[in-house]
Amino acid sequence: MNLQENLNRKGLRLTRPRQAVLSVLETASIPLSPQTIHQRSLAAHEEIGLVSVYRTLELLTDLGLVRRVHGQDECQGYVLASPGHHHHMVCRTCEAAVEFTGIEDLSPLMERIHTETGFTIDEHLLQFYGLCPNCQNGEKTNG
Amino acid sequence: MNLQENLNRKGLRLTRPRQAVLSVLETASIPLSPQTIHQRSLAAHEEIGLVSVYRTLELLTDLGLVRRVHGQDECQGYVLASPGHHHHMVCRTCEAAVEFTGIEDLSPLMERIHTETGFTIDEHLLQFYGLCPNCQNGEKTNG
DNA sequence: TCCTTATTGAAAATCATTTTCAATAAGGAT
DNA sequence: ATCCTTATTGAAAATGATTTTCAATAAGGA
Repeated sequence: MNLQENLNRKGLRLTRPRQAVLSVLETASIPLSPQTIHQRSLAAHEEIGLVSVYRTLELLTDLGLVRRVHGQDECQGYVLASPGHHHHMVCRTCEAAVEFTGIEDLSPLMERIHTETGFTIDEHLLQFYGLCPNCQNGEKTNG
Repeated sequence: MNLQENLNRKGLRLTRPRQAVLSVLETASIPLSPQTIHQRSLAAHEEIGLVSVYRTLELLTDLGLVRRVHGQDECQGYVLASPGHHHHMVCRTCEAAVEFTGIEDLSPLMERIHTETGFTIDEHLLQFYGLCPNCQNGEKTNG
């Protein structure tokens, strides 16, 4: 089932502004703010209001097509979400973000926390920060 | 070395507003927003401007005494940071947050990510969401 | 092609955060 | 205990992000 059908079944419509936001996200390798998405849409000659970017991001997030990620300090970046993959590795220097798959390795930790705290666990937020292969080389000559 | 000395050595001062913010955070079991901290300070008859709450949180964060945490959706909660403990387990229902210790269990996952992506990893953000023991019982009668 | 209504964009409203700046108070020195 | 320097404060203004409002538009089923 493609996106068009997916939306239509819910009484929603696939519009140019929505396609524009998706299109921008598809070509991005780092989490983008609503402002940045807006600017890139305009740069691509896709007329769209900033308001619609916000609304579209909310919609796409609800549909699970887009995921919100947090910087170490600020918030509010959006990336395309590959279904089932919920975690990001973010480069401190160039902000490149890659999703990585599989959380099976977290199970022992979750077990332990459950035992120690009595909390049940059904969601988590996990992001790693470091240097991507490019920036590992370039760092010294970064200026 | 206590906080007073710690600040004075840096030419900083331990003021009532700063004590007020710390005091509020010390009695909190969930991450608090600047607004909430402000309200609770006033409620405790500690006059303080919202502006000073923001400034104090920034200072305390820089000093490593306070840690910023992110909700699943919104951002911007602050909790007292026990040195070396960087992770939180947050209750979906009552928002109770407990820190948990030790990340040694994450090593295999970090190894794998490093191998798969080539990124070096030197920081991470990890939070779990679920139900605290209390809310596991009360959930059905929550209304 | 028509019709219903989901969606849009501009402007206004709202809300969080930062900056400015004169007044205050912390704490070392006397 | 008092003085003096200057870090800190709070109110107001400035800034910036996000949400709401609402009339106009356009998607897509009939």
